[in-house]
Amino acid sequence: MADKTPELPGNLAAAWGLRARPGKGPKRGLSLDQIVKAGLAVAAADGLAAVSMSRVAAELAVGTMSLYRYVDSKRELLDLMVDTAMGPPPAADPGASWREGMSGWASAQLAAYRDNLWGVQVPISGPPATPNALGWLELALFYLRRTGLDEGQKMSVILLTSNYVRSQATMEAQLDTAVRALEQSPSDLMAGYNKLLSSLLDPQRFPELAAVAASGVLGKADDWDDEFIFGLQRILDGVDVLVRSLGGEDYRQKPS
Amino acid sequence: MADKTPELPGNLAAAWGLRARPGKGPKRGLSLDQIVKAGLAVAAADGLAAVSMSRVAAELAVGTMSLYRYVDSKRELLDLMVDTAMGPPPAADPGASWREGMSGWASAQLAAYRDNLWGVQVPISGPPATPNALGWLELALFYLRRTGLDEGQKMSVILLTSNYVRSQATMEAQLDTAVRALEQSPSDLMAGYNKLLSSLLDPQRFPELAAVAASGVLGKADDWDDEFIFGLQRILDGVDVLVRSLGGEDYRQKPS
DNA sequence: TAGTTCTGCGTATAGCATACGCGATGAAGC
DNA sequence: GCTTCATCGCGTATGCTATACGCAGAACTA
Repeated sequence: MADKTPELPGNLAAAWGLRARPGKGPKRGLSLDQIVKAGLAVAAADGLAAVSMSRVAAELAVGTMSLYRYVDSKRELLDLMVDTAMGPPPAADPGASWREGMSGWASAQLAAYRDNLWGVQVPISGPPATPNALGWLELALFYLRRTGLDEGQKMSVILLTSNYVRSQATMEAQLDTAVRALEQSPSDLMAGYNKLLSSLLDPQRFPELAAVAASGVLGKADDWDDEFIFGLQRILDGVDVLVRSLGGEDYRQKPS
Repeated sequence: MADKTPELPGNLAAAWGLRARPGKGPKRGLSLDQIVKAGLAVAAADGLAAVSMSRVAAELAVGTMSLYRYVDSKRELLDLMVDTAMGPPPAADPGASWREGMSGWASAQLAAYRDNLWGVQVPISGPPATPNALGWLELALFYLRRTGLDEGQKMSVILLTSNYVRSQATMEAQLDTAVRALEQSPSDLMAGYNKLLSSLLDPQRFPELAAVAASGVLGKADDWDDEFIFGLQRILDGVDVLVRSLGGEDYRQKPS
């Protein structure tokens, strides 16, 4: 941690505990940590849409405007909430192959998202810079350390993987939201989608899609884990092709 | 197009031109098409945040509440705008290998996103069901028709690829937004990010990341096309592993 | 012609984020 | 200990947003 910190955006200063502490004035009745936790409780109970400043304040039995003594904006609060929700990464497994490591990494990150599905609805503020986000990044780099990929390639692989995990979580969140809103089961929803497609589709214009719809595959609610693993394996297979072509030092990965 | 259409959600009924037309009453002063186009003009000029019902109405010199005669909600208008913005897919190339086809498909979709970067900020409403979205899906299925993948696998590959394209577009949109907001060039922004990381990072806690930061790779604004192609190649390589393992009929794809 | 449906849109409502500023609190400085 | 200063909590105000409601008029149907 460098001694001289350039002027940080408010969200990062807060996330890293680098906000200047007041020298005088009345004692604070709240802490940033309390506010973030209250926000998390609201999101967990009623979803992201319920997280308003007034709602969070009500959760703490304080006035809405008090919160602005601790966070610059609601945007900042959301950033802090997301970083807290994702938590620190799991411990590194030094004996894992790059593939095992990245596979476990992706699964762990998906698990964190699943515990906080509201989180994927928070627009991303910028490149990873908060403590936990950097922790996850560090872990992924650890697993890629012996692949022979250069720094830029490693970052790109991590970006690809983490975007994949996030998109998976987003789809899960969306189905979850629809399930709650419409009070239908996932399979009922997908069956409805299949039926709707079948009715909309002109087989002359959409022959391939009509065949897919007729196959019934769209009408089933996929097991999310199967879906996730399928896509992840494709990605890891593709990265494997590159790693092998580079003659990376890590030869212990298993073929798909 | 089936004769008996089950009751459709409003956005789909509108998108497919299946809204019941009024039999009597005064002549309409607007059309849905006009409203969508006005929304697109606002988004293109000032970004998604500027697209309010009152702003779209002002663009058309009508009262805000008139719009609700044509769309059920702002959400519906956004769905229509996105489908219109993405437009129909390019023409199918019957002579292309699955890989060439999917590669071109992904690039074309990214190009459409790039023309309408605001679009990635619109939360997805559900599985693809609007006319153009189904058109793109149909094209991707066409390219995968001889891979030996089953219907479910084909859908999963398309999902993986389209989510990848969307995440790429999202990152580009975010950088674009930051560039405009902060009035800095992409390289200045990334240099600032690298500097910020360097100052935040404790090399004991984040050794791998510190090395990446020291390498300078983070401080450069990547060429987005290079970034996109890198990730796409990984995905296509991975899918290729699967296609080869299935002994698909399409053997004309080129190795990476 | 009468009845019905639809149009455009003004008014109202509820909700939201946050600027501003007041009175009180408590630390720093002398 | 007293004074000054910075900060606290939060009431009030502002501006923006989406959309419900209902009126007067237009246009179609029987």
